[in-house]
Amino acid sequence: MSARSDVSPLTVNRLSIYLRCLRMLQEQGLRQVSSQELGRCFGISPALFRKDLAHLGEMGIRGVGYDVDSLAANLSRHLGLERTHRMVLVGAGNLGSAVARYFGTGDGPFRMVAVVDSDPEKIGRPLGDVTVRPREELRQAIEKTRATIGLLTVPAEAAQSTYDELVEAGVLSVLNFAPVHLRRSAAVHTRNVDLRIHLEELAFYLVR
Amino acid sequence: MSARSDVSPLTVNRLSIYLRCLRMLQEQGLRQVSSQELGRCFGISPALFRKDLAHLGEMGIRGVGYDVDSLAANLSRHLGLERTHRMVLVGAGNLGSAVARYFGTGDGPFRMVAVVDSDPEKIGRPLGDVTVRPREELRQAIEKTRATIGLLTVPAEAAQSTYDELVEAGVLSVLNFAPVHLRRSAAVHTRNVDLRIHLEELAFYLVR
DNA sequence: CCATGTGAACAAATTCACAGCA
DNA sequence: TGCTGTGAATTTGTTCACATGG
Repeated sequence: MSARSDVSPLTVNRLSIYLRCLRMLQEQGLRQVSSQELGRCFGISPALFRKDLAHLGEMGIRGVGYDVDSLAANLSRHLGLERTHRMVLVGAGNLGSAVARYFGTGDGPFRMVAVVDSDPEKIGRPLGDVTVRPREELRQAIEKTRATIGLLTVPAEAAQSTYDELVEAGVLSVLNFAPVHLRRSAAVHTRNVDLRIHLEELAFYLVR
Repeated sequence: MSARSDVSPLTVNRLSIYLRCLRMLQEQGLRQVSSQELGRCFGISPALFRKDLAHLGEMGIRGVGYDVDSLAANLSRHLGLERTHRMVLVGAGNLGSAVARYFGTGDGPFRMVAVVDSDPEKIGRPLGDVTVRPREELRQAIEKTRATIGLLTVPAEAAQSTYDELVEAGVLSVLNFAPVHLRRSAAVHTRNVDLRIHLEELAFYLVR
């Protein structure tokens, strides 16, 4: 077991996938599972699965495998899904609205606590659990709700300045949906979700 | 210059990013650029940039740098963005609708040619450039439009069977938005866009 | 000269293979 | 015995450093 910051992003990404797989197995009523079986089912190498888990301490029983329930609980705890994460969304356009509605009812570990938009038309509209507020109130909304995650669904041109403002206002991570390469703050974990890049990757393999 | 299939996915992903950066530079009226400058601007190592480009052949001028326009054109060609890619979308819910509208007017290289949904309520509604058709017509829609890319925006439960059907019907790549780990066909390039996994990654680093 | 293109050095990630424990 | 946990080997990806050529 080592410090969080030296667990590689690739590993963290897989931990999240493992948890999802385990939940499927839980639903099927399975109680024990070996790295072998998990690997077979989900196309993951058994050794890699064990290595990844090693970052979180010893989780299995030698000669037997893993207890599905307790492993899922452990992963969930290590991924920080026990606590509630408050999110603020900037930009209630097509994509922004879809994302906000995706978190519709606030029961999961990720809760949308504020949505802001610069379009006066949109202000006051209900979206998921909240009401769209004016863009100018972003900072104050973050301070008031103590949101830790920012979701960036603004047009490309506005992405960098909005990102900077989110960072300034004290958000700890940002999920950026705008199709731009952000100049990122070192202190803030940032992930990009970029439709066009994914499509262009696919297109690459379609040539010829 | 080597075969497409042995260009690593990481490289392809970056090629797509490079193209975006080059387009920004084009808009700024820049005609020449060195790997050094590009690296400085976009946080990419100059050597890596050159290595990545090497997969596509010699693109630069020694002692000078790269011609922004011709490099952009070359990248665009190699990424397969000269041709039009026909996409079919399955599942016109919140996210599906947002994605369909994102490709609203069909002028880019990616064109939405069909949308199907199983909800009778939604059938017949206009969405972007097309009209929502019944889910049963998926196969025939793919055959008729000769769509090569499938976008999967159905609920998790339906994802695997829909994926299989897309593959069966002859789609060559799939972009999966459903929060499941698909059992993938070897012949079909598949990418996942998974909001929850991204959020869980961010959450991991928020623990403590 | 100067920046590309590239083989050689290095680093990271994954797989192998086996010791150690239930 | 059987599967985990892990060091060692391998593969993959990145950076270095320099020869090459405009």
